[in-house]
Amino acid sequence: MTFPQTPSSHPWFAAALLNWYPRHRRDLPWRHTRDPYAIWLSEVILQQTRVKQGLPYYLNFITSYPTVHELAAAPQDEVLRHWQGLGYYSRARNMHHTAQQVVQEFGGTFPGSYEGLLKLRGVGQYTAAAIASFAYDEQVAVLDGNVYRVLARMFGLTQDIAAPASRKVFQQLADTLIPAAQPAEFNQAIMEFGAIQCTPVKPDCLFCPLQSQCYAFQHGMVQELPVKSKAKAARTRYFHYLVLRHEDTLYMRKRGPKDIWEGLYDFALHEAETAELPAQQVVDAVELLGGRFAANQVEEPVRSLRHVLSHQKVEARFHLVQLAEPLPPPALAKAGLVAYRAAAIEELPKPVLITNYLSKYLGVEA
DNA sequence: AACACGGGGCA
DNA sequence: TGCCCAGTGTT
Repeated sequence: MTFPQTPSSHPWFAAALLNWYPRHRRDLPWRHTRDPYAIWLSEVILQQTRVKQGLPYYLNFITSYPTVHELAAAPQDEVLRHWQGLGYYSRARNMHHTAQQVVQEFGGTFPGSYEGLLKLRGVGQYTAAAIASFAYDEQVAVLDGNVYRVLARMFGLTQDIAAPASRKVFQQLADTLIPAAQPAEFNQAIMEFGAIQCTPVKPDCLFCPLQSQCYAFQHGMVQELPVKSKAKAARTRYFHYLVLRHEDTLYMRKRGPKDIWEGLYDFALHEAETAELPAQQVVDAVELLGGRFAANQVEEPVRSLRHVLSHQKVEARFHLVQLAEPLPPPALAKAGLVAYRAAAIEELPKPVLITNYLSKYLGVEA
C-alpha cells in the first residue's frame, strides 16, 4: 500500500470546506452565540452524542440554567434529572462541578484560552479547542470522530483511530489545515462535513465537492477508511432488584462510584452470577432488612428487562415485595435505602432501565 | 496504553 | 438483532 506524504499545507482543503459549509450547515441554537457558557454546555452535551438526541437536552438546560450561576446553584439531583436518558452521567457531574468552580474561583467567567479551558473537569482537548475557537477565535483545531473520519479518507491516513497513539498524526495534520483567518468556521465546517456528507456509513461521495481530491474515493478505499479496531465484547451482568413497596412508597438507593450510573437512583440490588435467583434468597434478603411481608411471597411473575450498554449487558430481574409495614430506619440506613412516594420518584434521576420498569410494570411515569 | 462510562440510530 | 458511534477520566 502506498501512503501519501504528510502535507505541510493544503489551502484547497479549507477553501473547499468553507465554501461547502454555509450552503449545508444546519441551523443549531449554539451556533448563534459566542457565549462560552452556552458553547461549553452544548459541547459537553454533544460529546459522544448525536445532535438530534442532544438538542432537546441543550434547550432544556439553557432554559433551566441561562447562566453558569444558575447551574452552579442547582442541586446535583436536579442536574442529573435534566440529564436523565442522555447517558455517560459523569459528563453531568463534571459539568456541575465545573460550573461551581467557574463561579467560585473565576467569578462566573470562563477561562479565556485553550490552555485555561483544558484545566476544567470534563473539558478535554476536543472541548477546549471547540470552545476556544468558537468563543474566542483561537486557532486550535478540533479533533473529534468526524474529523478523524474526514481526514483519514481525504488524506489516506491508515492509522487506527481507536489507538491513542494515532492522535498526534491526525492532530498535526489538522493543525496544518486550520486557517488563521477563520478557525471557528473551519472547525464547524469539518465536523459538519463529517456529520452530513462524509458520514460513517454510506457517505454521499456522489455529490461530494471534495471527491476529486479525496484519497479514499480515488483509491476505492472509502469503505476501508478510517481504520478502526473493534471494541471488545460486552460482558453480561445479572442484576436482581428487590423492589420493596409499602403502600404508596418505594425504597430506592442512590448509586455510588466505581460502577455504572453513579449518582442515579435504583432499588436494593443483589448482583449474581446467574439470571436465576432462588425465591428463598429474596425472602431472606427482605427479612435481613427487617421487612414483614404483606402478601405471603414475592409477586409473580418476576419481571425481567434487558438493558444494553456499550461495555455491558445487564439482565435485570425485579422482585416485587409488598410490605406490611415500613422498614425499620436502622436497616434502611445500613442499606442506603430511602422511602419515596410515587410523585417523588418521578423527580429522581434514574437509569433508563429503572424508568422502563417503573412505567411498564408499576405505572410510575418519568 | 487499556479500560470504563450510556443510549440511540439504522439496516 | 447486531453493528455503529468515539471524548474524558481513571487505572
